[in-house]
Amino acid sequence: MSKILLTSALPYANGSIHLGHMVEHVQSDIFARFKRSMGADILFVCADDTHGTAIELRAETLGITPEELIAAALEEHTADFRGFRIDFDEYYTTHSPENQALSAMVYERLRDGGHIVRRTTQQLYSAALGRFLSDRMVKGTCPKCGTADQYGDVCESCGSTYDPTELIAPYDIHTKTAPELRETENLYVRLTDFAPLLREWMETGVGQEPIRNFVRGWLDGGLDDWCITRAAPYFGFPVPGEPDKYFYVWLDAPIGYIAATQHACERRGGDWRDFWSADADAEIHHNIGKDIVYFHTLFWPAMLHAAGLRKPSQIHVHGMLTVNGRKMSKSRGTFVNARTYLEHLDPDYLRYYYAAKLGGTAEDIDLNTEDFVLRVNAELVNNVVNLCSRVTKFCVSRFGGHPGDFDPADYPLCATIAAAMEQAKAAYEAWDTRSAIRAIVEAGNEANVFFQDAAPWVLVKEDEAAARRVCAVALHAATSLVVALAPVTPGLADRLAAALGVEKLGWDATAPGWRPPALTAPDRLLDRIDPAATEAMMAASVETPTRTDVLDVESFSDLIPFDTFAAVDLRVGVVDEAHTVEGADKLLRLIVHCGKQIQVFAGVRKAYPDPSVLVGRRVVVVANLQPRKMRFGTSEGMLLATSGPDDVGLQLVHPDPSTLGGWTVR
RNA sequence: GGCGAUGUAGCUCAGUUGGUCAGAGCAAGCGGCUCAUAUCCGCUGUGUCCGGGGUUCAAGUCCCUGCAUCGCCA
Repeated sequence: MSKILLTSALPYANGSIHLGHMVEHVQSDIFARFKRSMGADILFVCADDTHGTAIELRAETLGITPEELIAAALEEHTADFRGFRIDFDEYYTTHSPENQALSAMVYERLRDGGHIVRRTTQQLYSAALGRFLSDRMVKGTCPKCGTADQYGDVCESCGSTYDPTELIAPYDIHTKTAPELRETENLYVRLTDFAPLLREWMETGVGQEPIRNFVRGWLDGGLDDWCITRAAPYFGFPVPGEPDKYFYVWLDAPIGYIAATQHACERRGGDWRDFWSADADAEIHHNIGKDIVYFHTLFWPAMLHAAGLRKPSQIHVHGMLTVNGRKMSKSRGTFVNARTYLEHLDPDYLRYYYAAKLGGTAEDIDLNTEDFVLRVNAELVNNVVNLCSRVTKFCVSRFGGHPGDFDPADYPLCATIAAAMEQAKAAYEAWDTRSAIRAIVEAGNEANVFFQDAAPWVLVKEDEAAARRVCAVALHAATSLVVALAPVTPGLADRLAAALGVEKLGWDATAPGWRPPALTAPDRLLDRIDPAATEAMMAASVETPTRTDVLDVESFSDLIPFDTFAAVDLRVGVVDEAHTVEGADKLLRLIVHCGKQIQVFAGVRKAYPDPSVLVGRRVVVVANLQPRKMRFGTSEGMLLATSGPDDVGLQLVHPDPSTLGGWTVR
């Protein structure tokens, strides 16, 4: 049997692992676990992607070195993946000696093969930063439509793309100073050299059909040269023989797949060339998101070919994750970090939900939090887990853990289970976990019907032997279902394995003749999801702006003398009542006690759709304002409230609850 | 703007090469069981298959077009 190498895309070290990343890693892990369960020799590797300007600048802001930043990220990422039970054989880093040596080798072979060209261009240079500016480090006015404050690559307003040097009145986003045009020399890979080769490789069936269409489009449209260097300063690997030049992060990142393989092989014994050399007898599978297809279907195989290495066997492309139907968003609380999830929920839930949705296509999938709870509870817990629970407990309590023997030919359910096992295997093989889950859940349904109809709790009174046989069949079914689910829900599988008295559940346990060595009644195999837990998780994901997020204000109001300020009598008020106002969609009517009870109208309804939440809270009242008659009544004061541009973040100012109504505010 | 994807019951989705294809699960209502994690089983509705054209004896299923949503644009 040939070896298999499986990779997940390398997460960037400049951020935390979130539920979007987990789609891919869960998908890869399911495939790896499935292949291992079938006895395949599979090596599953990944690594942190650690280079580039973004990491360098962020480290600088934090006052640490890039090395310290990526070390912290590596620790955090590996802990998160462990929490989700992603079982990598190797999780490495692109900032490694192996990767540096391999990157140099790939480059030198590209160069010696005559695929590198040298070119001098004009680029924007920030004297203040002492560096050239990448597309995203510069903003200016769009040359096509005149919209201000657009990035250097694309205008968000009119959608046109351009070179950063075309921007009108450009400025660098860090220092807000105007950059200058400066000549710079960079190295480019002439991709057109590889076009026929790429076409041929792709037509061997790489990627799903729609993905191949995509790539054909790129190939037909002609390939531009690819710039592989960046000028110093840059956090990355220096280019051999080229002072002040560094490899662009996208050159050494995929080579990180090889470096991770090498590191794994050195630790476990073996040779990375058994996977990567041109004549290697191995399969290489990359799992990636559709946002990085370009790099993996054009640059990467071209680099490999030029380096005298083999090309990937297969690229699996998955879609993006949306949460509740929309792109993940920090302010909406739908940008959920892996760590936050793990603090509230069992990883098997999300693994199951993703598996139930992924069909091996590049379609986006949606994490609908309501559907998530309903579906996991109904299909996984009520159906499969409860079946395991009822059957094992019945076997233990009535038959001392020893149900009888049976002839599978007597029970149609056995054929159903066997068929479901085969369907699940075929589906896992094709990365169609959705079909695997469907087959398993349908079989679970039939197993429940069988157990219900056979009713061993009644049968046992008249024919104990028959009841034992029924239970043995049901136990065989329950065990088989969990074996088939094991790549998806390893935690559940481990807990059932413990109840059956085995170390690990494998496909051998799906044979009708298999009996558990030591059956005991399991405790909770997997609890139903409490909807409150998902709500708490989402609430914990709403980003609170940090102190460093500040707004630049160009001009303040005119200066006032101290006396003008002192004339304002500010008091702490306690909200006694809060009501919406009929006919005014912006106003709330509040009864506030600030030493005396007054009525105030405040235009903050937008921020408090349910004003009753305000009752009992402290507010700041302008207590000596002349009463003002409004259409809805008299307002006897004003409340202080904060807001950004366009009423973003509108909310009342709330003093600490330890303050008393009537206290002064100065 | 260019390229691409998706659009089937309230929700999540199945529907192979055009011919009982209008389906499943969940949710809702009613009934039953009690071994089981208030779980399980049975019964009961629902749909301009996004709109509009076309090809065909026959179209969710093929072609054209429009709309909506989403992704990518190195």
